[in-house]
Amino acid sequence: MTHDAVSSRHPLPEEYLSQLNPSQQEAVIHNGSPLLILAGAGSGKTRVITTKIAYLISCKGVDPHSILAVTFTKKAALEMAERARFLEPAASRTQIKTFHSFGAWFLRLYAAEAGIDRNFTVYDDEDSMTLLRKAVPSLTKPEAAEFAHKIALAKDYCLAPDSPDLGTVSTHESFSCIYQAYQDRLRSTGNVDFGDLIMLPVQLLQNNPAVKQHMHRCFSVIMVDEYQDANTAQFLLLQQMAGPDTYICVVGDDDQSIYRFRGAEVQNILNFPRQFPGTTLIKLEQNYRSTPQILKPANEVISRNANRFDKELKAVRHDGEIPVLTFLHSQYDETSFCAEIIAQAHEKGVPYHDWAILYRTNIQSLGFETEFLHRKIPYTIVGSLKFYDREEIKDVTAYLALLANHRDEIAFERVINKPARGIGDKSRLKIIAAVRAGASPEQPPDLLQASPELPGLALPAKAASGLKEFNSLMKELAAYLEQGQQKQIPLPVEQLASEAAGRQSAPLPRTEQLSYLIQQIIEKTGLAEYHNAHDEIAGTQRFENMQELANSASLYPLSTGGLLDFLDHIELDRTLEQNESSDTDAVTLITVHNTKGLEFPRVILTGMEDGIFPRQGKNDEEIEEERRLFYVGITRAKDMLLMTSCRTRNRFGKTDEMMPSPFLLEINPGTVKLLGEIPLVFKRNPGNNQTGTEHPLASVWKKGRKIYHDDYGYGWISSTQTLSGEFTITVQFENGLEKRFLPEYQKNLLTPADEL
DNA sequence: GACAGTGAAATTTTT
DNA sequence: TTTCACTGTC
Repeated sequence: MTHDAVSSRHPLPEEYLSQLNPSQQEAVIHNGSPLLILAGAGSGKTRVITTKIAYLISCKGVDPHSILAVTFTKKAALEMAERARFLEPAASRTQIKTFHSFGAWFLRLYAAEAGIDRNFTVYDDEDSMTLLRKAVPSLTKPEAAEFAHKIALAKDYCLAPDSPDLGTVSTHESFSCIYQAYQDRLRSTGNVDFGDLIMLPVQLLQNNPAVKQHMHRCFSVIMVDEYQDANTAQFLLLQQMAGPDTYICVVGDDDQSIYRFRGAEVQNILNFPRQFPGTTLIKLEQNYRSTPQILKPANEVISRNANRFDKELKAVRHDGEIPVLTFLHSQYDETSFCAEIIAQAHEKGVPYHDWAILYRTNIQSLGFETEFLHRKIPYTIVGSLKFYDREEIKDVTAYLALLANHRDEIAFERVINKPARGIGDKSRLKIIAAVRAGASPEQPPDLLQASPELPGLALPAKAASGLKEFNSLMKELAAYLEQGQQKQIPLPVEQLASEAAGRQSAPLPRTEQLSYLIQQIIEKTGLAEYHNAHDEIAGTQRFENMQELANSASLYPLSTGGLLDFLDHIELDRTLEQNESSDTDAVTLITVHNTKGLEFPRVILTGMEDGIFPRQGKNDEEIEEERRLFYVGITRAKDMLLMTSCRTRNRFGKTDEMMPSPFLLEINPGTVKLLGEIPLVFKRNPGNNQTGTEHPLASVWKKGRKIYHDDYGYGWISSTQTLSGEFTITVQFENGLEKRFLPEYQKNLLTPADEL
């Protein structure tokens, strides 16, 4: 249910303004100079942005169409739109988009100027890698993965293949050539990758004054949420979009910057006042979400970071329960501990949806799924369900992508022989070569025109008949699309109006839904039988998954426009729409990254072990980012926080001994309650009032302890020392060598079983 | 060109 | 432990 249903109760501006604290009000009312709002976790950031949108429209007379609000996730965009609409109905005409969907919209508007196909689709990482291997066949798979990642990173920094700064991304001598080859191949498909969605608009705005002017006229207000996670390309996009009269307002929290690996630059938010002269800075430090007991460890932990704006969250709420930390023997104990706590609380009336299980890596969700299924505890996994990455789903979407853009080589390769039509590797390459040979700048390659009659194409009889079959199949499918009228790509104003109108219109007749086309694809291509057969052998549910994909397209019209919207939706919002109706009472399983912007009454932060969280092999700067991630995790909790740490964890079928996460040592004793058996490393020296206590590792690696090292054999610890904060041990080996080791090398040191 | 058998790699985090 | 890519045979 949306808030529109109660539109008669939209609050008046003086009502919603009076609910804000002074800093929040100041942020809402501020106008003119650029504005940076530093909004701590739980400080009512979304409320400020949505109120600001409403205020600009109803009190400042700003045209809602000329307000652009940008977020990072679709979920955040939807929430923002809904809340703004609740405060001010006219806000439904505001452009609230993710960075990437804005880029996609922009590029469709200026496809010709950007040199891409107007019907482009977006290649995901897997497609990009496939394309790279086409462009540079000599690359092995891991090499291709590495370079594809570097290319994506280069685009995050808005660096072209010939950029002099490319060395900051990769110093490999051929990187520039490889990047260029990839780029050429990508342009020949007419499609774009994720990075292009930001980088191409930046380049177009930089080089085309007419486009830039048009954008400046279009938007008088630009707001960016979660600015701490903007990368360089996104910063440049904002800079280009900002005209002399544009009001710029960014909101973020440097302590919650957690996407460095994706090119996010904390410097963007730290440098904002310099990049936009005259900036007003407003800090929101009042935390309305969590109890003081939860904020205490959060503040303790984050204060260890050096590179940050100085600030501290202040609790508004009354006292609650002290957070709990528990050490468990194995990951199995961890899952059953969580299940048990949740089940017990449920018996006392705590709903399942009060709970969220947080973990560092997706793989950790597996154990919880197994346990919860077994115990019949309902759960939902947020994000990364990887629904759209499934083989059968990618098969169907490849057919769709090819129908949208006839130049899509990657989609063509995927489906030409799936299900099998007797067209093997050699024939496939021949067909593509023939199509490319027949293309010219005026006549771009059209893979739907691929037929055995193409000049210079000599195929074995089997492949030729297969291609003929494929050719007529695609013609038949394309005909369905033809029936739907070509939807024009409208200007922002028209599009928003039509979108708003579209939402309220009656459901489409079945044969006018995009679902109908997908249904036809599943049946007529033979994917139905193909995957049905697999289902019977492997007990999977690929056929149902394809049906689900078809169903999810029922709101899209059967037209090229509808198809493009649908494919954008798939590529730009990978989180499957889950029925968030309040009648589904379920525990949330979620990665810490995915919790950004979310809150839960009860949070369990799991896998608090060294090597897992923080992940191993992190340098100092990366440790700071991991620490911010830990901070994000803690600050999601409203009423109750639990942390679990396991002594052993199974990886690759082996059982590894784990150490507690060093982050746990950064929380002062007394800030958390320890539950159950406490490992040696966590015991402070009893009766010894030396405040610093010994290094936590010292109780495990004691003098005299016998050890075994992979390279040096048996030995014993002759002394231990803490050198500039690093705990080290000196080992006397039986072969006479004496070696000193840093903690990170201690994983090579195995203690013989009899010692344990 | 399709399939079965073998060996190595796999786990960040996401738009 | 599981999964995926590669190799060799039919």
